[in-house]
Amino acid sequence: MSSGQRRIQPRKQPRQVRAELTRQRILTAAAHVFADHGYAAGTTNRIAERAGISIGSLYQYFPNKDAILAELLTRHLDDGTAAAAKVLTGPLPESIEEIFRVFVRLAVEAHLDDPHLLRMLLEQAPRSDELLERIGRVKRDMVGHTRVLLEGHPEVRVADTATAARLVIATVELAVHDLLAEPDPIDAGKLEDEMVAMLTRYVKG
Amino acid sequence: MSSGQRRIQPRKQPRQVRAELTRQRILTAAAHVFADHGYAAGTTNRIAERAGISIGSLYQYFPNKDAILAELLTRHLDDGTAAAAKVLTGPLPESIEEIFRVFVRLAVEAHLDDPHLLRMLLEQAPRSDELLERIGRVKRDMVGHTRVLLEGHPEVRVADTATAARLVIATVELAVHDLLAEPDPIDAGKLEDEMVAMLTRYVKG
DNA sequence: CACAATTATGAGCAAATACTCAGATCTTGA
DNA sequence: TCAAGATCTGAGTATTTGCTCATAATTGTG
Repeated sequence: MSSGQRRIQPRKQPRQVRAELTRQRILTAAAHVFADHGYAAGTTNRIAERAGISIGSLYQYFPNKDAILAELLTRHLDDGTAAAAKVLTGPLPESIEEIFRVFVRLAVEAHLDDPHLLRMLLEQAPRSDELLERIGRVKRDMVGHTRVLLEGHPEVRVADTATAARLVIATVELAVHDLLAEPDPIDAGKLEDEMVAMLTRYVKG
Repeated sequence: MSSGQRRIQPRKQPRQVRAELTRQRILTAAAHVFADHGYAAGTTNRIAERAGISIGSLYQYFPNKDAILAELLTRHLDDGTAAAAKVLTGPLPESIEEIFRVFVRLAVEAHLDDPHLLRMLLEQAPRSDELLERIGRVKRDMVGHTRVLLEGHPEVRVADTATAARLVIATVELAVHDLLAEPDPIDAGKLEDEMVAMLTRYVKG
């Protein structure tokens, strides 16, 4: 909408188990409803119905519809960054090819669950400045890490590492996402192999 | 969506010059309004207001809101395929690198006008089965042509041309689109150079 | 000019939907 | 056990918005 931003914070803190359970039911139902109907047609009443609760209960945990979307996206981003952080703490492979393979595999795995939900999340994110900011920060972090990696690796021969890093990140995220979400999805293994080959040959020059 | 599809055909044929003029004003206004507010918040009343006509006039040329979106997308697809067809009739360069450059440049040029409008078009297209089908056909054609190109070119050394073609098309379309639509857009020239380099090194093996 | 066809108008209707609130029901802790 | 707090309920409200239609204005034609 053209008007100002809406709050996104949860309305109350659950104090009983059933409350937390209800919260989870709402989120699960919302994920399904949004994936099936899209954001606009995924009405809050429909979400409540699918969750098996009343519409009033939904609004006890989420101040508005956008907040539900925000929570789902936050979850996904947190999962992704957590997985990436876990990989980064351990020792990375030597060759740039195997390093790329690790991260491409991460991206593939992150998208295999529910490509349609994920597509919807990213498409509808522009509804909130806060979410846009969050996505932007994650992206910038990824580009930054990639750039450092490219600059420090002996096999890498690209001149403009800043541009290269942006290209690599955009390519991995978007192509993986798109090719797995298509009606006739590409084979995940082949995608991984070809994507890794493309990136490796590119940066090796 | 769960409900049925709506018609998309125009309501009437303009018979006077002012009618055609009004039609164009509507489309131009819609492009701006959709780009600024998104599809959902881009109301038909707002479009009419921006076009400087009454809401009734709008509905004399478009049976419903989706039809306006469809017309805008159709225009873009037609422009794109026309540009591609024009290139394909003439003689292509010899080297695979220069061939890629031609098509990457086409993609970049197609996105330079209004990346935000284009993003909105492609995101909202799923509202119509007909549009989805149209987009899918264009995409399949592009993949098909690319595959033929890869199989027939002496410099190309990829084994699985089917997968490679899909990867190439997805990469060009999505990465170009994304990197040009970002708040801090990448330099178009650099993007072209790096993208061409990546694709060339990839298929040369 | 006269008349028909085309185009333009915009108040208002019908439907969809995000969200509220007053009260019912359940859970906890002493 | 029982009161206080937490949670749940769902009919109803307020608003938005796609779209209609009766009427007016404009244009083309003989």
